[in-house]
Amino acid sequence: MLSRASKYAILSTLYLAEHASKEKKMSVKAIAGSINVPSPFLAKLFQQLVKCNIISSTKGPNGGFFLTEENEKKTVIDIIEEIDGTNKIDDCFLGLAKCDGNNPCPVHFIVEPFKRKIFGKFRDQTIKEFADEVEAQGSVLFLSGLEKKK
Amino acid sequence: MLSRASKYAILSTLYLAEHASKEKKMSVKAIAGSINVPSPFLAKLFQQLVKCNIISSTKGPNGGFFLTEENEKKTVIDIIEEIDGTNKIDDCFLGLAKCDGNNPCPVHFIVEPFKRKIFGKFRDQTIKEFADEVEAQGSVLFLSGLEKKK
DNA sequence: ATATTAAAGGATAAAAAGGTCTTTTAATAA
DNA sequence: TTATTAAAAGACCTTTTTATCCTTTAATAT
Ligand code: FES
Ligand code: FES
Repeated sequence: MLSRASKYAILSTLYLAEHASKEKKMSVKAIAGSINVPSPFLAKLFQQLVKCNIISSTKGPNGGFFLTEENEKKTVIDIIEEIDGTNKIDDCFLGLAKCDGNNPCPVHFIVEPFKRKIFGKFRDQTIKEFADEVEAQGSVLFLSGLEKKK
Repeated sequence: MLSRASKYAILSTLYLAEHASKEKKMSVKAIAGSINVPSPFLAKLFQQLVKCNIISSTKGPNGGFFLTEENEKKTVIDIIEEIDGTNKIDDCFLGLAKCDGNNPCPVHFIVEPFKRKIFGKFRDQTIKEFADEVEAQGSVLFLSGLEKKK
């Protein structure tokens, strides 16, 4: 449904929202380490996210990545569409050309409500709002999935 | 979530359940044409499905693929696990090492109920039951997704 | 028996996804 | 102004997934 690339991008953008700021920028390596993602791969993703204004960066000493107020208004859907080129959340679960109540696949009426819910969340919440919620509910952003948030 | 291969396998097995029988076997080409899938690729998938007793075949004139009563008792999960090697439905939507209520990713509580529902359906309904339901509700099995069932 | 038909088997090929490395550019601290 | 730092850019490499082709085997209709 989502490529690994877009999953990395989502998690690390949320991580930036939580842990970085204009005053405390973070390097790819630091984030890659925290999220447990191959850093050269993440570096490529970050280049793309900077270019399309989802995250920001500066070079040099104390340089790194962070989010501006403008960045914080982007959405998870923006990330997915940028990285995956298209938004595969909308695709039919069984691969039909289009997901459509008039030509439903055998699981359409189970899948469709879920898609509405998650798509709505990804579209209507800004990164900032999403990150705040993540922090409030203590959700995990580490790919290893084993660490505990304190 | 599901590979294209397992989607093809699911759709064509359901198609076999609806349209083929011991008396009226169907060739790969016929099915590939109906479902709109590359036929050499489907042929390979069918070899695998035959080997693990999810579908049946005979060679020669009037040969082809069909389901025995035993085949009809298999489940969609059996297909997925055979073709994809593993069942990725259980995976975390954002890629965490495991999907777990104790270490939930930011969308876990939206995703988890859906996974339970679809996994339950795929595990508890036999192919035969599934296919009957598909027929009753007039669900579509054509990948092109445009044809109308009459 | 023989020709014909359709699946099985096995070897490749093409495309996409995932990941790495090296050089260049820009910011800044000394 | 120079050395250092960290991102940008671009060229590769690897693995996995998807797809094709060709030869062999087995069933059957004649
Ligand atoms: S048609 Fe398959 S999920 Fe909607
Ligand atoms: S932890 Fe991510 S979907 Fe359950």
